[in-house]
Amino acid sequence: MDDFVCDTLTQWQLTDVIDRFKDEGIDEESFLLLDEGTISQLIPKAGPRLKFLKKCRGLIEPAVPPTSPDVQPTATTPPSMEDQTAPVVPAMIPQTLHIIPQFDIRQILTGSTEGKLILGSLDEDVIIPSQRKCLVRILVSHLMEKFGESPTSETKKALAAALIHGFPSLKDESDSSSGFGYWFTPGRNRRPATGFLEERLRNVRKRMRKPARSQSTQQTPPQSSEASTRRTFIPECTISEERAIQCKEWLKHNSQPLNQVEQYMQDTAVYRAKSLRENGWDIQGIRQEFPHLFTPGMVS
DNA sequence: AGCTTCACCCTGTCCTCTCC
DNA sequence: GGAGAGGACAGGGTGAAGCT
Repeated sequence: MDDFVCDTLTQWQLTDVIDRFKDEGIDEESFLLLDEGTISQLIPKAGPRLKFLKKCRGLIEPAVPPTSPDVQPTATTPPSMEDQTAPVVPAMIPQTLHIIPQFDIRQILTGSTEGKLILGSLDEDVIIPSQRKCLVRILVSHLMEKFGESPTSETKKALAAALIHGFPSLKDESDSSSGFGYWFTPGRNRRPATGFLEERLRNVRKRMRKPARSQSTQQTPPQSSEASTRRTFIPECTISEERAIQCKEWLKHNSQPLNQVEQYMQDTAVYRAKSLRENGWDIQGIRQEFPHLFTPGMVS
């Protein structure tokens, strides 16, 4: 374990868990990638875990300018140096925890028979090209199911990073910066993003839009068909509409406990997207229906 | 053998941001 | 405010591999 992790935990008065972090080989890089599931494993006791989560969440509040209506805080914009009140802890921690999604590759693969076979091969550090393609298909399918057909660059990066973090044998040794260049390389110097994941996404989008485009051009004016085909794909709700409405009503009247707010916001994400699209509310309407959408960290 | 699918590569366009 | 740079995406071409 490096000094960063030790110093941070000491400053947060969580010295009891330093050994646990040390045992699990948590260094600065993996510390910044911690998701709440991993935190639960590292800090099984509820008390220290809640304190840890509070410290992480607490840091996001000062990053949002309190009285500056002209300046809209963005999820990806780090606060300026003047805003950083905690010198030891970089302000990227809450963003990593709340804005950049986390992926459990093992869990994703366990969800299918083919995935389980690939998992076995990955555990033996041997993967053949056909398995690699199948792996990409499973991951991209998961990606599109959770984030639609055009996930953000950060989301794709997070997936690629989780992949090589979980299975170091898949690391791109020629890519010294991130290590996941084979899997996803963001666009640079007017070149488009590339990598197995990006290319698969592109091919899936092509296939999805091909029949829709040819059909719509026969039946509707060009402008409206263009507008409809360019709309972001919204996946099916994972919970019933009745349950989604229950969650929405609860969220309207409650702001604690925070983890339940987060859970309900996550559960109603698809329902929310469909409601916004169908109802066309203005900003006030959105605020009334989903007040927590404007709570820091909730957009993600 | 012919067809289909897919990875890989390329170009063009749109949009945002920064600089002057 | 305009120009330029850069990111992201769409669309298309090509060749290899798999399928019928």
